[in-house]
Amino acid sequence: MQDFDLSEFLPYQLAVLAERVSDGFSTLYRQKYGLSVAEWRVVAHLSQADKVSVREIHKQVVMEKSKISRAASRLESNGYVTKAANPEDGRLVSLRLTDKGRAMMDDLAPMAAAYETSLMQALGADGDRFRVAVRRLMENRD
Amino acid sequence: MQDFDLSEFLPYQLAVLAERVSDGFSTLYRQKYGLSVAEWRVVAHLSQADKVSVREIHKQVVMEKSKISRAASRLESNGYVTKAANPEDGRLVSLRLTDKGRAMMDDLAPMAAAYETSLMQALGADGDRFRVAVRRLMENRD
DNA sequence: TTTGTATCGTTGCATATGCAACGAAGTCAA
DNA sequence: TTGACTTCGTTGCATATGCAACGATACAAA
Repeated sequence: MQDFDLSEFLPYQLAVLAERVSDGFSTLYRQKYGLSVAEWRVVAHLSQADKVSVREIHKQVVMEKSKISRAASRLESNGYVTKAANPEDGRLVSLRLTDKGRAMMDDLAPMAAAYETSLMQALGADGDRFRVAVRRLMENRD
Repeated sequence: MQDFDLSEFLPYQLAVLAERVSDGFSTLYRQKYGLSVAEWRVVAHLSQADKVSVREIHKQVVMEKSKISRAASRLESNGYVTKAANPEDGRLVSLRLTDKGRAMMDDLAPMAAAYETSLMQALGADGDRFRVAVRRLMENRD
């Protein structure tokens, strides 16, 4: 018989950890603004760059383009972003935050930072090394 | 305007990392045995303990019980596990690996170990500290 | 026993997901 | 200009998901 211990298997542990860490913050923006994780990622990315196409987000953020498209549509329905045809290239859609969307990000960004700080505090002195390791593993799996 | 950088947000990074790391191995057992992640987790747990109920798995493995139930049904259809009523408590279902299921785990367990080793090699000398940090964060989010 | 309550696994249902295929728009060469 | 090919975003569809509700069983109090 095997002596395989799922609870000690790193891929499993990482999946559980990522889910818990994500839930800890997503519960916040879901309850306060009704955002899904995909919608959160889109508005978070839009807060950095004005007038972004779905393709741009797809390149920067790890999500299916259909998922981004649907998230953007929901965000538009709820008044957080606008969608407009790009005059230079009719295939592209220019997404941008509305005032309402910007106000939401002004509220959420500090909360996100605080949440991340609480994570780092839980890690203590090893926090920086942990982040380096995360980055190294991610690049290793490209 | 915000200076929020999604790509540097730890919950996002962990989600992406967990997905990549999981995919790296799940591609293997999916192609070779047609298993989903949920099914893999169930057989992996069954390889440790004989005659396990859905409830037991639900307590040990972080998954919805409906997800476990459906994974177990698929595994039964494919001949990897058997389901039987528990004679002591009619509410419980006893899951156990078939010979076919055991043979599969005998094949997959070394592959899982090898995959984990490759992850640890990517982390180098910081591997152990990384695993400690993962554990600490998980306990912190209970 | 009967009655009330809790637990276990399954299922119905609404929603979410990934993937392929599509139409629209752009590009480039003949 | 035409035609072949590529890119972009959306959508159709089959499947997966989470959640609540259910039936069946167990248990304990009256």
